This record gives sequence, structure tokens and C-alpha cells, in this order.
Amino acid sequence: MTGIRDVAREVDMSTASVSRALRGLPGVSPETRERVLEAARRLGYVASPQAAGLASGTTRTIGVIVPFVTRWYFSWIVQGAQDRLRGEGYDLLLANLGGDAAARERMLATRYLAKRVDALLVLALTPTPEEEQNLRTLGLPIGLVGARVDGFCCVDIDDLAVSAQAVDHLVGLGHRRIAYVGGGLEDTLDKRAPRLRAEGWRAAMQRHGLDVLPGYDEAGDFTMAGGERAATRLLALPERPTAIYAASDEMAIGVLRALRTAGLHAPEDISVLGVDDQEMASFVDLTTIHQPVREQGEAITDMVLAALDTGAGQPTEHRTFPTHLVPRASTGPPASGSRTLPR
Amino acid sequence: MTGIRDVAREVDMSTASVSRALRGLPGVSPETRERVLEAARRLGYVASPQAAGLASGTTRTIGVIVPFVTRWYFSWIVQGAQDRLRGEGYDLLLANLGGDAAARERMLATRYLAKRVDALLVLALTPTPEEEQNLRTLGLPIGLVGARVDGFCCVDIDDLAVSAQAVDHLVGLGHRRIAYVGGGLEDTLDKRAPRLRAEGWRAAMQRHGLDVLPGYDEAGDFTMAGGERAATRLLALPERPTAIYAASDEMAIGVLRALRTAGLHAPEDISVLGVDDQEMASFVDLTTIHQPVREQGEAITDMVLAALDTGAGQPTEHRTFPTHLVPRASTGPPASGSRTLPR
DNA sequence: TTGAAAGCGCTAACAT
DNA sequence: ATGTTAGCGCTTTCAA
Repeated sequence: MTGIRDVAREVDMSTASVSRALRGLPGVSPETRERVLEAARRLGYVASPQAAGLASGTTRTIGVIVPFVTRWYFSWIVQGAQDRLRGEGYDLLLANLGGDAAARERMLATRYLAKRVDALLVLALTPTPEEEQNLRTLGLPIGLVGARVDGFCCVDIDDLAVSAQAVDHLVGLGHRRIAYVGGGLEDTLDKRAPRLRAEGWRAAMQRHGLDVLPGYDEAGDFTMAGGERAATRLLALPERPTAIYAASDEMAIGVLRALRTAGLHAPEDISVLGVDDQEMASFVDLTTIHQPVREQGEAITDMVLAALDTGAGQPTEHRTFPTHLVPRASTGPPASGSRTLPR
Repeated sequence: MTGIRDVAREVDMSTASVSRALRGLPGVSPETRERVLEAARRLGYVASPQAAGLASGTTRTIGVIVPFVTRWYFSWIVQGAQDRLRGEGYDLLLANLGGDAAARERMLATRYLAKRVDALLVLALTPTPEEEQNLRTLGLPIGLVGARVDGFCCVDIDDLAVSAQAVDHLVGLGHRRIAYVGGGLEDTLDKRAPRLRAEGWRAAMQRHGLDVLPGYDEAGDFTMAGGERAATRLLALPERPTAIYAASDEMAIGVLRALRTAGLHAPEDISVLGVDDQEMASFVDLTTIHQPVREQGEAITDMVLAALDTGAGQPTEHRTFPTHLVPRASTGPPASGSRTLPR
């Protein structure tokens, strides 16, 4: 494997000068640089990141901690991050927890990543106080997506506003019995968005003077199957909702499926609304709250990269992205006699 | 940042012994090991992978080259890989091309990854002869998913058989005019699966003595939108197909959408069949060919890990996973008078 | 503008 | 069972 010494020998110079030339540092005559670059190219030389890192104290690697790679939201954040990293010369170390709490512990509560990466992106995980303390002592720029903690770069959406947009839309159509499908006990990793969206839904209901009936807050685990089960339970309620607001498109699609199984249709029988606006939503004509996901990944990466550039220790930039309603065919006015509709 | 010397000082031993103790190497008394582990834990010591790698010549990192992270198939392969890596103490370096040919060039045609990873997983990319040559000279165990090249570990499915299963099913239902929706000019990265599935479709048609009518081979770019456009073109054909076989569920769902827009229904008017069997397929009741994706990711990782363990240079294990038809409601017998059905 | 020399924090080979 | 001694392949002073 050709090393910097091979290149140095080739151009008959010291490794120090070769290193300088290759990295574009000042103090190298243009012609020398050209000769070095040419030789390096010819020999197929690539610097060992290990050796370079050991000597310079950097890794040129960004760590990304993600609860699941297979979910739409997370994969698009990663996509956005990599869009920015590509070209900046940073590699991406993917720490995929796969929903595993032990893996979370290893990544967030130890110094495992400290010597591996120059900065850290943490997706949709609000650190516990201990984790927060640990992250702080890592001494790296850290970016949080879908969380908001002082002393870290943060990017998120206003989850309370998301629910307000959803409920306002439904109320505007004439709905009064609006149920919510959100997270559940199983999602041990990301609790913030589900909680805030539930809270926002309750707040909006109250603002409109509407009651939250018993059983109207259901767990959907952020999966299609979970949404389907949740809707099935909602349909069995004595006072059936006229609209179901699900905290993700996946769950909303599950809800639609449950309706169909029950021989019901959206929006004639029940209106359904989701969150995310992924491609599938347009396919099933699902009214949803759009959030810019890829952009959030790009933004957090930019922040962290900037911190790396300026050498500023722990920057504290917070940015909340706007969301908006995308009206489609799954929501409409409640069935006229819905209040007295037989089950 | 605490280093191995801090630990050594703490237990009053040499760094060599501490290193041995920490890595579980033989030649350390049990009580010494315990003392060392305790001290390391107490000090929050984590070995620098850079220094360790530089000294040992390994990186404990596996590189994964993926065309897109946001697509269902790729994210599940990555998930499968990480399932196996977790616990084995390997990190995962994600090289996401994002569909970018320049990024492919940098990852596949240079030595960029040579000093960064111990092994490489390449997803759904058949290397060009030059790339193949380059990969070989990297001297790493290399695993290919969705490709088949001598001298590399390979995992795939039989794409010809996939199409045969699809066509056989449709012919069994009585269809004779079966169109295909596959890749397109745009998918510069992964050409193999689209090509083989197209080939398999033609072969199966021929085997059944059926003609491939003009315009029956459409490009769908492996996206929902592409599938929708392809189906729209197929519906405008003078001799409309009675069945559409799409090479992915995403495209098949796009096809269903086009049907709906045209006021048609599956399977009464036209049967639709996909490939993958992702969660969404069951939701839209799409008949499809199931392939085990996560398992392919696990398998290729196992192979490469085994090569790493045994130190065998370039192993050559090939494994083809079985696929099977999952019949659902999107396929059925052709409309009785379909042959003479007006457009 | 260039070179010499001293590490970076570990592991590995060889002693003891 | 433990310690000593060289590096691994770069970058970074400090000199020239």
C-alpha cells in the first residue's frame, strides 16, 4: 500500500513537504505542489486517515446516531446529512440503534464515540440528564434533530403547531369528535414528538372548546400495523370519532386500512389526517401536515460543520422549521347525521 | 482524554499488559485483568481506534456502499448488516451515493476506502471491469449484494426466476397480454436487476408462447411516480395489456394509481403485480414476489465477517435466496371480453 | 520554500 | 505473567 514516503521518494522531497503540498497548505511553490499532486495521483496514493488522525487529532468523520434506518423520516435525515458531508471530505459513521436500548446506552452513555468522530448528530432522541452530561463531556460539536436542549445545536419542527394545524383543519370542516393516534409504550427511543403532538392535540381541542372523549388517545407505535390496530379500537368506541388524526403518515395509512376493512370510507364516514407528507401520502390521497425532512438533515449538518470550522466548542443554534397542511381527499365535513349515526 | 497510559499508571503496570488485559488476550492473570478492567471503567477509558488501528493494521470498520439510503430495499439491507455488526465490535461507514455517479467513481474506482475499512459491502452495483479490478487490488474481503462476480462474496436473488414466477402466475390466471414496467435510462447505478427481470419476463412470455407486443416494455425508474407514468402510457396503447408486471412494489403502486385515475380497477380491468413484498404491498393488497431483504444483508455480512476471521483473502461464496409469490387481490382472471374491450 | 525530528496512542515482538 | 522496545503513517513544530 503506497504511503506518503513512496510519494516523497518519487519527487525526491521530504514527507513533510509532500504532506503540505497534498493538503494545500501554504508555503509550497506551485510547481512543487503540481509535481507532488501528479506523483500522488500516479501512484494512487491516499493518506491513511488513521495516521493522519492520530497525528492531527481529528477523524474527519461525523457520527450519526439513528433509532432506525428503515423508517422514512430517519433515512431522509441521513440523506440530507450526507448531501452536505459529501464534498466536505467527511465520512459518515452510522450508529443505527435498530430500536435497541442497549445500543443506545453504548452510544449515548459512554465515551465510545469520543475518539471516533469529530462531531455527532443525534436523531430524534432526547438525551436523559445523564446522557446529556456525557454528551457534553465528549467535547464535540453535537447536533440534535427533533430535540431541543440548551447547549446543543438543534433542529426541529414545532410539534405543538403541527397538531394545531391538524385540529384546526378538522374543526374548520365541522368535526368535533377528533381522536388521536400516536406513539406507544414500545417506542422506547423517541418519546418527544409523540408526546408533544398528543399535547398539542389536547391543547387545540381545548382551545376549540371540544372534549377529548375517553379512549380517544390511542397508541399506534408509528407503524402501519399499529395505526390499523389503533383505528380498530377507535371504531369500536361507543361514541365513534368523526375524524382521526394520526401523528405519522404510516399510522394514518394503517387507519385508512382499518376503515376499509370495516367497510367505511374516508372522508365520507371518517376523516383521516397524517403527519410527514411522504410520497405514499399523495398516493393514498391522504391529507397531512408536511414537514421538510431532508432540509432538517442538511441544516443540522451545516451547523455542526460550521462549529467544526470555527473551532467554537459547543455552539447553540436552534432552528425550528415550518410545517404546513396539505389538504387532500381523506378529510372532509363530517357525515351530516354523524352524531346519531349507529355504530 | 484518558489514554491507556492513564490506566497503566492507575494499576501500576505497563501499557502492554493493560492492552492485553483489555482485549482479553491470554497471558494475563484473572485478578490483574479484573483490576485493569475496573480501572478502565472507572476512568471511562476507551481505546483510540486510530492508534489501535495504526498499530494493528485494522480499522474495525466495515464500509457499505449504497446507491440510496432512502429506498426501502437498501435501508433494509443496511439494517440487516448492522444487526450482524452490532456486537461484533465493528463500526459501519456509510458511503451513500445518493444516486451520484461522481460519488460512485470516488468510492469504487479509487483507493479512497482502502485504508478506511477492513471490508466492503457493495449494494446493487455491478462493478465495471475497471471498478472490479480496483476493488480486487484493495485486498479487502468484499461482499456484493444483488450482483454476481467471481472472486467476491455474493448474495442475490434469482431475478430471472422472479419474473418467471410473476408471469406464470398471470398466465395461470388466463392472461396473455402482459406488460412489463422496469428501470429506465435514469437509473445509472443499478442496472442488473432491471435488466434481468426484463429478460426473465421476455423468456417466460416466450416459454408460454406469448408475444411481447410493441410498447409493452416500459421504464418506471423504480419510483412510484415513474410507475404511474409508465402505466399511463400502457393504458394508451391500441392493444391494452390485461396485466402489468412491475419490477418493484413502488412502481406497482404507481401503476395502481394510474389505473384509479383512469377509472379502472385491479384486478377486474387489469391485473397488477409487483416485486419486493414491502409492508405497503399488503396495505394496497398488491400481489407481489416476496424477497428476503434483511436476510440478504445479514448473510453478506456474515460471509465478510467470516473472511475477516479466517484471514482468508478473497473468499468466493455465492448465495442465492429463494423468492415466492404472495397472491393478493390485485391479480385475477382477465375481464372476459377483454380481447375486444374498447379502449 | 523545504527538511529533520519528535511525537500522536496504541499494538506486537521479543525479553525477562 | 509482565515489561521493554519498536514502530504503525502520518502531522507538526522548529530549524535551516
